[in-house]
Amino acid sequence: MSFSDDVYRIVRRCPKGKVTSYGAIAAMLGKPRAARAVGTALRELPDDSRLPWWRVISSSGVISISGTVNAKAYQRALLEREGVRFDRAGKVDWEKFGWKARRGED
DNA sequence: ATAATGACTGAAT
DNA sequence: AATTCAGCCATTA
Repeated sequence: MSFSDDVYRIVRRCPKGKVTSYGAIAAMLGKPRAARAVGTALRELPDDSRLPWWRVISSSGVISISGTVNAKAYQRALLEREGVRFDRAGKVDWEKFGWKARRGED
């Protein structure tokens, strides 16, 4: 096992139409300060990965993927396709789309 | 073992 | 609301 595997295990549970943050995932792993490392884990994902990596955004509610502007547009498109809405500032409302993981369920 | 590198964050400006 | 910044951490060189 590895830290990355642990991260993937969490991300895989994030339901369609919902989003979570790097820090939240780190917290779920018992390492509330490892948000940055979570990003490192997602960075290793192959392009053909089936993991819903696009449902992971920054705690501020904005897309935080690296690379070109296209990458951000792509992630946003994937989310909007699932019903996630962005406000004028390009931010997601945690109240409406934040994934609230409940114990014993997805 | 050391140092550099970010898909991070919260606080301060 | 927009920037800047120091602290954090798994990876990688």
